[in-house]
This record gives sequence, structure tokens and C-alpha cells, in this order.
Amino acid sequence: MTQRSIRHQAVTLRQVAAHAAVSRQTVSNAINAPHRLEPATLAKVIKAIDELRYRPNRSARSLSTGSAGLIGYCIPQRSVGYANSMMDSFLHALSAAMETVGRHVLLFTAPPGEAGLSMYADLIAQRAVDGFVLSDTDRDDPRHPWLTERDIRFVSFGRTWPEDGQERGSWVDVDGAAACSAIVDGLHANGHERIGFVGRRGRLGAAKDRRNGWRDACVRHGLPIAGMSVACPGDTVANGERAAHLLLDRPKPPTAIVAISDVFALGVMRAVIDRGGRPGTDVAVTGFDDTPLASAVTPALTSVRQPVVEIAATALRLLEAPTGTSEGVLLPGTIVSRDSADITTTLTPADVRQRNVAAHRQQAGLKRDRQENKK
Amino acid sequence: MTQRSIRHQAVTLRQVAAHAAVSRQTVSNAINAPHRLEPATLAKVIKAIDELRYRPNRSARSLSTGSAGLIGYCIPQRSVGYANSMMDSFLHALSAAMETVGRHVLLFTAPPGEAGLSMYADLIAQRAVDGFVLSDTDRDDPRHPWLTERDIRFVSFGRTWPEDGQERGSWVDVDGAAACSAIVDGLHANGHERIGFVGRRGRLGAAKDRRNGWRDACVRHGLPIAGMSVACPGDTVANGERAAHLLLDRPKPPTAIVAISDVFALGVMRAVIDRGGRPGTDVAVTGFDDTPLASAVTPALTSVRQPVVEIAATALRLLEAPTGTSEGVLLPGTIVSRDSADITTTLTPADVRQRNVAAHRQQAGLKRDRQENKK
DNA sequence: TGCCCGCGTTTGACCGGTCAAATGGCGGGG
DNA sequence: CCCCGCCATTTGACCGGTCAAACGCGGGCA
Repeated sequence: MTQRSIRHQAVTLRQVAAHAAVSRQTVSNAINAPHRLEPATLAKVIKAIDELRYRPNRSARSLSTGSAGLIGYCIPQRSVGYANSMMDSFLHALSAAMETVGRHVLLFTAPPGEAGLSMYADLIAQRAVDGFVLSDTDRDDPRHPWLTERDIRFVSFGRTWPEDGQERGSWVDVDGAAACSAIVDGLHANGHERIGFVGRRGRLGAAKDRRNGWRDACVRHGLPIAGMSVACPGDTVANGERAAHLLLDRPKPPTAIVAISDVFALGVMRAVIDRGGRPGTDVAVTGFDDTPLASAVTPALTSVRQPVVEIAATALRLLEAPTGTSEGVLLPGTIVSRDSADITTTLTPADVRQRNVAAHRQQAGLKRDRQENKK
Repeated sequence: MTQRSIRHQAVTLRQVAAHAAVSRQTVSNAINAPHRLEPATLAKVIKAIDELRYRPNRSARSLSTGSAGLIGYCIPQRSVGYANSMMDSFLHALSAAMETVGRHVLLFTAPPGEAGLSMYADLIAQRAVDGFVLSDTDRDDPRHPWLTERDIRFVSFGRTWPEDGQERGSWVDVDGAAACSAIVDGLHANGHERIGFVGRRGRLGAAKDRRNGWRDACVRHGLPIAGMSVACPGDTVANGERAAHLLLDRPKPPTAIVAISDVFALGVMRAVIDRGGRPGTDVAVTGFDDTPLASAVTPALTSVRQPVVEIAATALRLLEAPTGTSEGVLLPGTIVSRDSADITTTLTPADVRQRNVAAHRQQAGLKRDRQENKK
């Protein structure tokens, strides 16, 4: 009867019911469907709940409802020396968003590609999670069709690229093309006439997207693009450095270099330093993702901040959407101007908002008609 | 009867039992206590499990056993501009370690200090987690006594500092003192005679620990310590920069600066650059944690790598230990020498191992005698 | 006055496992 | 030859919720 024992001996719904002199179901309703109860009864039950410090047992509820209240997130294995793109801040935002609806994030590890799919299958089979949030997606990510086929709920942070018209599931992404265009606009406004680009080889859709933004803006301003773009294999400082040397070795070297990631940008800065130049003064440099790196280095790196809170909130909304619906949401990034490149944003907030809404509409409400396959 | 329906309609233990022509309990035993079954029966059941692709329902199991199979990890809210110390790699290692015993990590958010305790209480009351792994601990962390009092399982990444003799729960930590001593040894061996220190004010035990290591080594080598140490309020680049300026403004400025974190070290580097010097050439600089920052900046930063995999494995072992036992484990960090300071490690692996074992023993096997309070 | 309807509440069954006690078959010792 | 004990296996109860159907009750309408 002491405080201790009450707190520890796991108060059950039946005990609350007895305490409030009602049935178990009434207590259950007080929690899940209070509108069904008469106000007086509701008050009585709530009082009992508070007095006994009752908290429903999550396993029991999951067992009944069939929903675990958990969302799986595969923590990407990153090679040493690879600075991860704001994963920690995204995870925080995602956790916080989930908690607003009483859910949580469950972490797991899995090898990339096909090999990892069995982990996803396992978690679903065990009913350990209700769905997944994917990150580090690439174009033709095997997880997209695999999960879609099995009617497993998920949201992809990164487009699902339903190129062939087949719907591949909901996604949230940041408009890398718009961000890179805006960077080029800003650099051009500051007098830069030759703007290089350090991108990434391979299937990553985001890389291509950002490159398109750079290219379109350059073309629009009449700036050269031939030979001004390098595609690196992996996201490492050394690769960024090599790419920058290639660009700076040209007869007419760029005066500004737009990199697809903060890590590449640091490689670019290193190349500039090695050649006796000063990043931000002799060659403007910009990165992407606004990782902690960006503000910490000297000179501080101009980068594109991903709106992690909005991304997380959108991911949650898409997860909660009824099964069978598929939607893509494109959010704007924010250019954070620092010493490595002075960018005064030319996009007004209204432009960005409009662009976002348009992309949003484009994908909304598409329905998959695989309903009949179910039974 | 198709593949699809088998995979989706949640195969239950009873179905497996029917398929194998045995009772439900036999199937349960095949999974949890195979030694109880006759080999022939076991084989038969396993065959049935494989054929039906059976995976036990996690909620149901949790409900019966009272164990959720989940460990809570509070994702620390970090202010903008604060580069987090290897949280992502630690989380990966922790997840992987948990998976070796069929557990997972559940993320949640909570405000720091007393205010956040209710989140921990909630998760336990809901039986959502079996225990916690704490990080970002400080001396007199309210979570340590709070969790201990309530007999809630946890492991602290960071010492629990049971100064008053009262046991505060198990912990794993990295021997910051030894690492800083070794750095000073290395710097001294390379001819440095004045070695500054950038530490942190406040209650963080780790800061004091590392400072002790620096101080002891300096004293041992007969190097000056008066006025050579600065304590910053928060872990930001700007603070590190200010601290470095203070040190370098002295009549006899240090030729090397040991910083307590990579972020501080970057601040120090910035200060050196601002004064027209070159970090690593004019002033040696070292950091701590070996965050992705360290290898990415120019010059690359010498830092101390935390053995995240071992930390995670140890955390798991301590969590699995029987309730009522309390143990502390001190692991060695590894100095990663890069351009910002040339350190050839003087500690042999044997020294480190021995030191570790000693610390390990020191705490092992302490028992709390709060057993009688339980019933 | 009697019947039906709807609301608020209660009851029994169920989710899918595990625990503990009961069962049956077999070999060994008295 | 019978009884005992051990082992492998089975059975019933239970974990703590939710669902769906059943219940009692008062008001509106015929």
C-alpha cells in the first residue's frame, strides 16, 4: 500500500475499474473514447486513474489492436570518415514528432540493398513495428518496391521516383534543385561568372537533382557548364579535394564551387588551401545539409539547411495516412550564408511556398488499386 | 494458401502446432528451450516453423513475460551549432549489440535534468522498455539516483560517480585522464614544453577527469600548469576560440593546446588561423571524441577515438547482469594522430589493457541489499 | 399504456504467447 | 510383479488490454 508498491506493482485497468466502481470497458473508453462516457462517469474514472497513477500496458494494447505503436528506422552503417548528414538531428525531430501521437521510433540495423530486406520482413512478421521510415534512399532503392508490394506502411526520406508510372510509396524530400539554383543565383549576383559543381556519381537521385538545379541556373545566367562539373564516387573529403583540383586546374578555373555535400565542400576547401588560396576569399565554396561541420570549420561553410522538423512532421502525417494512398511532398531547404560564400537569398518565402504546394499537389491523392489482391 | 496470405495473415504458434501435430507448448519450447525436446520432435517442429515462416509475436510474448525486449535511449536535444559527439556511431553500435540478444533500442525525447524524469517513468509504467541506456551524463546527474531508487535497470555511458559510497548504478566510460596524459606525453616527446588546456566549466565529470590527466602528465614532465588551463562554459566553437586567444595572449604562450572536445579544438584552430598562424605547424592542437569533424577539417585534427563498439557491448552486458549488481567499466580511448598534432602513442596495448582490468575489478560485484524492500 | 429506439454501461470472448501443474509412457529397483 | 520416479509432452490458466454483442434504462411516439 505504500507509494513504492503502487508505483511498481503495475496497476492494471481492472484495478482502476474496481477503484472507480465501474467496469473495465468503461475505463478503457475513458482513455480511448471519452466522448462515449457520461461526463460524471468520465470524471470519476479519470480521478481513479490519477490516484492509482495508471498507465496502460503497451504490450497488452498492442496485442489486442495489432498495432505496435512503433516505427522502425534503420540506422545506416557508415564507413569511418564519412560525416553523416544530420542524422542525429533528424532522429531527434522524428522521435519528437512520433511522440505527439504516442508512438516511438525503434532502431535497427541492416545491410544496405537487397540483403537488408529480411530485417524489415522480420520486424513486420514479429509485429514489432507498424511501419518504417527510410533514409539514405537512392534511386531504384530495392526497399521501395519491396515494401509496396507487401503493403507495408512506410515513408521514404528521399523521393521514390515512380518513373515508370508505378506508384512506389510516399516520400518527403528537400528540393535540392531549387536550393542549388538559388545558390548559383546568389553567387552570380555577387559577380561570379564561372561556377563549378562537385557532385556524385551513381544512382543517388538527390545528386542528379541538385546538379540539375546548378545547371539550369547556370544556363539561365549564361554561365559555362562544360567541364565545370565533376562526379565523385563516394562522399569523402579526399574525393571532394580531388574534384576541386580538377576544376581549379582548368585554364579558366571557377571562382566558386558548389558542392553537393558538406563533406565534399570541406574537400574543396582543403584543395584551395593546398594551392595557397583562401576559401571564401579566393574561391567561394558551398556545401549541403548544414551539418555541424559547416559552422565549426574556418572559414565557416555556407550550406543548405534541411528542414528536419518539417520533414519529420510530414513523415508522420504520411505514415498515418490511410493505407493505399501515396503522396510525395517536396520541402524547401534554407541557404545558410557563412564566410565561405556570401549568399543573400533571392527567393522570397512566397516563391518557395508556392513551389512546395505545387509539388505537393502533383503527387497527392494517387491511389493504388491493389485492394482486390488482399483477400 | 498462397505465399502472400501465409506471409501476411500472421502465422500463430497454434497453427505451427497443428501443422507439426504437436501441442502449442512444444512449439514454444522448440524456440525457447530446445533442450527439453526430443531431437526428433525438435526437428519436426523446426521444419513446421520454417515451412510456415513462423515468427513469434513480440507483443504477445512481452505480455506474458513482462519484458518488452526494448531498451530506451533518450536522444539528447542539442542546440544548433553544437556538434554532437559521435552519437550516431554510438547508436549504431548500440543497436547492433542489442540485436545480438534479440533486443532493440527505442528512442525517446526528454528535457534534460529533473524535468525529463517523468518520461522515463512513463516508459517504465507502460512497460514499453525494460531499461535505459543513458548518455550525456554529468556528475550528480539526477537520473542516476532516481533510477536506482526505483530499481529500474540502466547503464550509464559516463561514470555514475558514487562519491558518497552509495551505489548509483552501472556505468561504462572512457578513460579520459589516461588519454589526455598520453597526449601530453606525446607532445612532450616531440619537444613541446608549454602545453595549454581548454576544458569545460560546470559539473561534467568527464571534463574534470580529462583535465586531471593533462595536469598530472604536465607535472610529471615538469611542465607549467599555472595559467595554462581555461574552462569554457559551453561546448561551442566560439568558446574554444576565446579560450585559445586567452592562452595565446600570455607572455609565454603554449606551443600546443589540448582541447576537451573536437568542437573546442576547432575553435582553437580558428583562433590560431585568425592570428595568422597555422594549426599543426605553429601551434599543435588536439581534440576529443574523433567526431567526423576531426578527419574532415584542414589540417585534420588529432583526436581521441571512443571505442563505441566496446562501449555498446559492455553496456549490453551490464544491462543483462542480474538486478542488484552494480559495476563500472573503464575503457581506453585511442589517440588518432593527424596533421594538427603529431602524436606517436607511448602507451603499449598491454599497459592499456591492464589499466582497464584494474578499473573493472575495482567496481565489480558490489551488491545492493535492497532486496527485502521488494515484496 | 405499450413498444421501440438510442444511449451509457457491462459482459464474454479473444489477441498470441508463456507459466505451472497435470498427464502418459517407460525403465529400474524393491 | 508392482510401484516409483523421470522424462517428454500436453492442458488449463493467465498476462492486460480491446472488440463486439448484450444489457438496462429512460424518453418519444403510436
